[in-house]
Amino acid sequence: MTTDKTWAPLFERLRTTTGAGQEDLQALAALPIALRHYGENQAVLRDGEQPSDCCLIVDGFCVRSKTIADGKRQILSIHIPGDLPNLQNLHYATVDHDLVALSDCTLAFIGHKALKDLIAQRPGVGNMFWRDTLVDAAISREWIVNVGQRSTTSRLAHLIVELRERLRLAGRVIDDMFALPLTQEQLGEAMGVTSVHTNRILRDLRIAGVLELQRGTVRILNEHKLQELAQFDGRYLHLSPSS
Amino acid sequence: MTTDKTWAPLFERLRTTTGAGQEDLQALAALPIALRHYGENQAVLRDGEQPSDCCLIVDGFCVRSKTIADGKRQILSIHIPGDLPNLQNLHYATVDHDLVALSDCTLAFIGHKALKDLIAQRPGVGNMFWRDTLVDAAISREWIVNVGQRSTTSRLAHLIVELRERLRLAGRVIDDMFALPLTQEQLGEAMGVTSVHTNRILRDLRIAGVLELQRGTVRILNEHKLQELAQFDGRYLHLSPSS
DNA sequence: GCCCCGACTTAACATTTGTTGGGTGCGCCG
DNA sequence: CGGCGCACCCAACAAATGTTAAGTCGGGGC
Repeated sequence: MTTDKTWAPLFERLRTTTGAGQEDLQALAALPIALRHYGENQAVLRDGEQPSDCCLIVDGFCVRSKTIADGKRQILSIHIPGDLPNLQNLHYATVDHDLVALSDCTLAFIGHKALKDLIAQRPGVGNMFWRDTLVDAAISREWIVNVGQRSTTSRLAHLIVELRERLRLAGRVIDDMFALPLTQEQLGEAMGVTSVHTNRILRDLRIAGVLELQRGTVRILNEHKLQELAQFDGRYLHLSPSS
Repeated sequence: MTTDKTWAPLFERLRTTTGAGQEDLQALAALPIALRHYGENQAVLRDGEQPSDCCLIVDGFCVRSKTIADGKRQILSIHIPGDLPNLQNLHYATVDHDLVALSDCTLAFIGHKALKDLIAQRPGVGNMFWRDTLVDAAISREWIVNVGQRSTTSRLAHLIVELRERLRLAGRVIDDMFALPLTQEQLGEAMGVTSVHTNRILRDLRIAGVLELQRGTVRILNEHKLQELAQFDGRYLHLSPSS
């Protein structure tokens, strides 16, 4: 079933993180959706738009970003299959950042009206989604810590460990490798440093035998050193329904 | 009425930002609450706790913060009267950061159970609060931009302009002055720089005649220069129900 | 198969920010 | 009323990060 593949990563996540009920998920899967494909660097949503749908990432990676007056860009979050990066537009009209496809992406669009009707009918669905947006917020707060306080090296390590954790939930980690389709410039924009500096840090990590990043794929070489750098405490991901 | 004073800043904000209905607000005001006072630097919530109430800031300032392994602290958000800084615990049990009173504070505690019952009964209340947490998240995203991309000077200007905007909603700005009861060290922790550097920036701004910060009070000296530095675009605050 | 473009890589130098350590002033407590 | 502690303030130096400018590499289009 196409539908199965479409909803699978989201349902997987909701089941493990919220203990979602089968009925709520079935009701969700019954919603009408529109699939669309996006290519590398294509904008899905632009700052200022007022979308009438929420989108679900079925496959591929997207990022939220903001560009300030002098042209500098900050990446705010990285989104992977199963994420709903603009649920917030259920409650306010205007997007306040860009949403850009990093790689070839498949997105499923779900109309606000259908979603709101379903939530009115099944409060459990609303609670699941509200929770989802709250975890999204918790991830943003950790992102602030990352950019504000950690050394650039730890920052990159933390970003990588968090993403791996989230990708694992979506079944997208194989052994010690996973996709990270950001250029060094984009990684820099995520960390608040320049691409030149990102390159320095990556070289250091490579030489230190911690990890390698080649053609959009990360390979962890030394898990222990990586953990030591990242000091990752995943409680903010609230992976279990009771946490 | 005590109750009036307690709910006033929240209701004020909800009315202008969400167009909240009178009935929903009355139902809220009927909830049982417990008022508690906190002193400077006193923890309201600690990382790891599982609170059974949500709190409303009635008076005073609080900050969310996280401390990392090496002892460095990042301030994640500044909260003012009318804010509900831990609504997220309605949907997950564990607090993943600290909440600390910056100054003498009055907080109103509302039990999760009472709040959930009310939301089940009146979906409009749930929608209001969901929206509130989404704006909170939008503020966190802008905070990432601030820490990641703006020069320290612009960063401070932006923080000040944002806070002034939010304080205005709560009726807490008088002429060109308002309270900012953070020490230079705390301001630094909010911006991701050291207290020494914060001091440098404040001196520069004072010498340039942009603003003064004395004993927890900001005075704007040159609105035009301030705006030029801050490049503030308040759309992310979603101040009107239709935005 | 060649060329061209974008990503990566690096070095030298400039600028920003952190560190250290020492001062000043004010409010609070004994 | 005196001193003690904390915030503020500042300068000299150290370290991290940005800027600029070149050169390498590899994959896709002609």
